[in-house]
Amino acid sequence: MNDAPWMHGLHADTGYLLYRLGQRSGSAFNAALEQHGLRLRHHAILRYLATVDGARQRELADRLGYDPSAIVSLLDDLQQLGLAERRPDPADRRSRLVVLTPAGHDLLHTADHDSRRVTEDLLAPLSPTERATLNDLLQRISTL
Amino acid sequence: MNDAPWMHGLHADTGYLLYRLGQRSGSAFNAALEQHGLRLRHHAILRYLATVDGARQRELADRLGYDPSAIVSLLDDLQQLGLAERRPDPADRRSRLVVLTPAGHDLLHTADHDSRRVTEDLLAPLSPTERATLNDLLQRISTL
DNA sequence: GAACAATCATTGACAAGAACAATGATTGTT
DNA sequence: AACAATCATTGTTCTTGTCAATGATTGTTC
Repeated sequence: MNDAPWMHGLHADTGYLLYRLGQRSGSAFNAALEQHGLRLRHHAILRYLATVDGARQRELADRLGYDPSAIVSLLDDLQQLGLAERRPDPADRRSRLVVLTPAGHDLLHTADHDSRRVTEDLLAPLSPTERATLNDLLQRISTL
Repeated sequence: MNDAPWMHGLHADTGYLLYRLGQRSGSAFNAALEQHGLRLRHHAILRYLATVDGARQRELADRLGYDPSAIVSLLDDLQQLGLAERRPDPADRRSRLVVLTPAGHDLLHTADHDSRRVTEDLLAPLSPTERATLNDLLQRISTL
């Protein structure tokens, strides 16, 4: 999705700005991840798996806000790329524990780097102090 | 404060926050506009038409960043709701001038009001000063 | 001015994704 | 033991965006 030059002048509503910038941010991330055969949702899963190793798919769906069926196909992709594995859950035979492979860790590292560069570009017009302020404000309204 | 480990790293990345908040913001707007039978894109068109009366569809597509074919169906909706009209362009018989009807102006006003309420909810955790700061920062990175 | 390319709105086809219900296997509960 | 609930998965439907093709008109070039 391309960016629109209408933002000058009257359309100053913050919510709308957020929406529009979110679009731009998302497509920029997707473009950056494309070279690895991933999209934003894959990356979100990788990132989550990197923090808690061994997550059930239901947990992924809940925490990331995706439909369980979406998790399935995303994991299929990650597994085919050798970035994640589904292991049997010793505690519950109907669920599976998803873990990152070493390759998954590696890719996550480089993908994180790429993502940070995307953010750099996005925030280019802002000074370091302003970036910190923006990050703080956004985090406050993100209500996790 | 002992955050969860996944709060650090990319979850705190500003670009990613923008993306997530954009998602939330967009769906909130769509929910608010649903009662009028509109979505965000319709609203964007109405808003643009309110500033320049008499816009060719191609102009809409370019300025808003939508595909021309998308404009067609969006305008069909607006026209069926009696909010906009397609008039012949005296200067070019293959293009059409799209204008807002009085009903379109009215609905835009109330829809704007609803949108502002959505934004209020979104920015609830912030003080008025902080909201102004956020709006300023967002606007700075939205103007390319 | 005639021939050709370009532009406008529109339509139709198409793939991609999200949302939702249904299923088989397993576990929890009464 | 019987029944409900949960997990991953599949399948289906519906929406969306994207793209190519079309008819009408305009611009351009020789």
